[in-house]
Amino acid sequence: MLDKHYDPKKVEEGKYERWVNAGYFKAGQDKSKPPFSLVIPPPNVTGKLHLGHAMNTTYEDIIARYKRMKGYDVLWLPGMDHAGIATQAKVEAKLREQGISRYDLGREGFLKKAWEWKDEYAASIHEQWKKMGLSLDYSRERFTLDEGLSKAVKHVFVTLYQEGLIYQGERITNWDPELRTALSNIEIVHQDDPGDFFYFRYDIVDSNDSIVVATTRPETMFGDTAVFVNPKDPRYQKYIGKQVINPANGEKLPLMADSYVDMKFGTGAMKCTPAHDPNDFALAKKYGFPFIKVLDETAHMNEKCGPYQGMDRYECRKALVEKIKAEGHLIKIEKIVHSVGHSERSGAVVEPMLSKQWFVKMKPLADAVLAYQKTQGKVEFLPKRFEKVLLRWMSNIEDWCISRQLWWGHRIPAYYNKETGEVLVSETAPDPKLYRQDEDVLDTWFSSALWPFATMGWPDTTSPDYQRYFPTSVMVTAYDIIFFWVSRMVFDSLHFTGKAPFQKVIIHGLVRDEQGRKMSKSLGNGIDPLDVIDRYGVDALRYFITTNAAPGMDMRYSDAKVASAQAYLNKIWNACRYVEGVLGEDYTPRPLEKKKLGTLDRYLVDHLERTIKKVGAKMDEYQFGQASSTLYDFVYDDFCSSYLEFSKISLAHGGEEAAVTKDVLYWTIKDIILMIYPYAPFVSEEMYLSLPGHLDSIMLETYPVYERKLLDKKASDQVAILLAMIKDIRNYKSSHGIAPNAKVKLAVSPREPFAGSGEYLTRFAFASSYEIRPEALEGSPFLYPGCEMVVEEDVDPEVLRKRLSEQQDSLHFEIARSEKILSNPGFLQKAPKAKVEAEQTKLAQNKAMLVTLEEKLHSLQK
RNA sequence: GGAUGCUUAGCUCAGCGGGAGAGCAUCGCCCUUACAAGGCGGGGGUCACAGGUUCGAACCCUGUAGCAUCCACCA
Repeated sequence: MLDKHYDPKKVEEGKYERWVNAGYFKAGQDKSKPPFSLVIPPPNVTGKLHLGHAMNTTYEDIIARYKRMKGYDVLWLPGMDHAGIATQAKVEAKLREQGISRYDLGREGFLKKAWEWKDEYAASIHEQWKKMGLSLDYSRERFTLDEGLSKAVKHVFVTLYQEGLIYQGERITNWDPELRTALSNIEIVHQDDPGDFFYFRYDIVDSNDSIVVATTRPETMFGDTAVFVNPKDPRYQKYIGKQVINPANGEKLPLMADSYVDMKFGTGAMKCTPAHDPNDFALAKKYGFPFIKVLDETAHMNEKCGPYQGMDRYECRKALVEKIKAEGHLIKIEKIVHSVGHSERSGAVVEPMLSKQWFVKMKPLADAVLAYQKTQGKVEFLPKRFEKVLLRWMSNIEDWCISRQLWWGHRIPAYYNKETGEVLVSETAPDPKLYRQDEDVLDTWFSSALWPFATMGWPDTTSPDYQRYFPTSVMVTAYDIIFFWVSRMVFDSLHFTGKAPFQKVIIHGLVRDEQGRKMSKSLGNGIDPLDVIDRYGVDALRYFITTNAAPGMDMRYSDAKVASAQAYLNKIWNACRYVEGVLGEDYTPRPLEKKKLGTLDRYLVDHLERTIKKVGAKMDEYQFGQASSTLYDFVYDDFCSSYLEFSKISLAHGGEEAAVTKDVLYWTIKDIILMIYPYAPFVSEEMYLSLPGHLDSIMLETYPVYERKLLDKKASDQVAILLAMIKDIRNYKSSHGIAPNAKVKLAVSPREPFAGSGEYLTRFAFASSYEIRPEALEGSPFLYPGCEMVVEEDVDPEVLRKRLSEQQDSLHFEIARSEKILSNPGFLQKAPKAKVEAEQTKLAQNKAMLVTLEEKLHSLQK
């Protein structure tokens, strides 16, 4: 027997362990079932899981649990990401607190610390997965740095190298001077920062003239090789080909012309620093200038900078500007706000810098994706619009810098001959006496990109899991990770397996705080899922977080809505408790037979079937919000507020009528529990196990099946009239200041909505008397299609007349509306037949009601 | 500069071609034995604005405004 109150803590206790021990989450136990697979987006081992993870994994769990009930052999594969740069930044920060740097520990020692960190956070992530109730197959858990993934990473690297799609090159890359590594474009966060725009005067050699050049980064002037103007610029044409003096170091620079220069920007004259700016780099290549690096890997000035050597870039900037000012070459300093790139992980201002890195040549890989997305089998995005995000990125792609000067990650399988320096790229390490391995590791996303197939045993394509579960069925992820991850999985998978890694990508939004702000550490507005679970239970959190936003839309966290989710679950809980009490110990479920059902049963079953159909359809479309609200309406309106209340009467009748009522109650509550189950597995399991004839777990049940033959529109229409009558009486009492439970005399004419409805009306409207009369009635009337109901009380004729005349107005309005629509030839011709008929029926009913109403008004006026 | 999304009840949001919905808030009445974490009944909306398509538009198209996000550029 269920407890009187739904206590989430009590309900959740012990269930997860039981599920895991019973092996319910394990895939491949019945291979006669069709496979359905998905892999978890591996969380970073950098910290605790937040509400975003809770949302993402709950969607996945709903899908996994739903598909299992629909008869699939579901594999939901868990795992975590080593998150190279993110984790290394965290571990370094922790060491820094102890006054240690990674260089003090050395590579080996540092990696030991990193693995300790990983173990600690992996344990905490496991604990959270358990709390969330995720039905993951732990027997297949993977880690991006494990042996299998490492093998796959090497294989991919070597293959791409051999195919000429990986190369080493000296390029301008984004350099994080704090973590001392190169970054890829998408690891840079641009933000608008205030800054200074310095205008300097450059004297022209052998002339008294000068030109003014503006820059935001004076410290890079030691690396300048030229000044550029636009060839069409009338201000400077006469100086083109001359030389100017660099005010930073007095060196002569050529004054060149190139149409790249924007005449309207700054002074129209631009300094060129080939080693510290990607555009200048391109210009330098074009004109054959040297590349002079002036910064070291920690963004301190190097030996090229004379007296400024050893200074930090900002100290140098300040000192240099002072010097130039003192020498009279500073024209002005303009305050500007400009977009500055910061490292996503360290927050440091990124320095564009020339360095030798490994790159993936993206064009061929991206083109393959673009071509694939034009085929039938393309990866389908839900919602559709997110496909454009992928396509746009793929069409404007630049080569991917994959080497990182870090230690935590997959070490690049490139080896240098100690004597010749020649590069050897190989999956197996050559003799260490002859070769030394490249010091760098790969970008984390290089391994994450292989996740859907490498976790299934690839590159061994004969692996049973790869054969059975790859390609995966769906991928669920937030929109902010489409570039980083989704796109890379797609191109690697297409290239290496010849297949897309998943059929569908289900994109969801982000969870924001109650004010709509992004949750962040600096704002301190993050909400810990464990706190929410503690207060409302995990089922309420799961329900809230997956049903309160349309697909792909952000949502705000709201305590009130989690509480409301809990109240809903409590509602079902109590309905279940009622049914359980009604059924008693010795009830044995019987299948529903339509011919045995009464009108009320037919109405409820009709609505139940329609609900099953719609909820199932929405679940199949991954429209979890719509599925849940369809069920919600049925639970409240049809089941709890109507049928459950009516059942109190039919049960009292006893006999076969009561027995049928029990059957209907049983099947309905069971189907409700089964439909809410993917959202709220813990409380569903508890309720399910309290029902007669249950299996060992709700996890063994099948999803409710829509049965068309149980539909009954006639019964639904009849009961709708009864419901309207009850509501009208309640409203009548409320608006006339009559106590709800005060008795009134009721009569209907010429017949009831359906045989036996009077008893229900009497009870729920608190009637003191109830009669069916064939003749027209005196008193305060309510009109329905095919019948009327009267309250036979002494009512002020004025009040009555007013109410009748309001009703008359509304009928007139309705009739006019119907007539207008039906007199439109276009409507009759083009609208669906059912619509036209429904409108005609409505018009006829309203007209009949109006006739009755006007007779009443007339007799009242006499 | 380019792209995408949003604008619906006091607040937070669903709905996205056939008569405006939910939660919370609000007002009134009820401790009626499943549920007071509740029940019953109400009030509250020219669905941003302007055009267009359609028999019919909150919903489709075009434009405008405001807000948000992403990408690119910024010497």
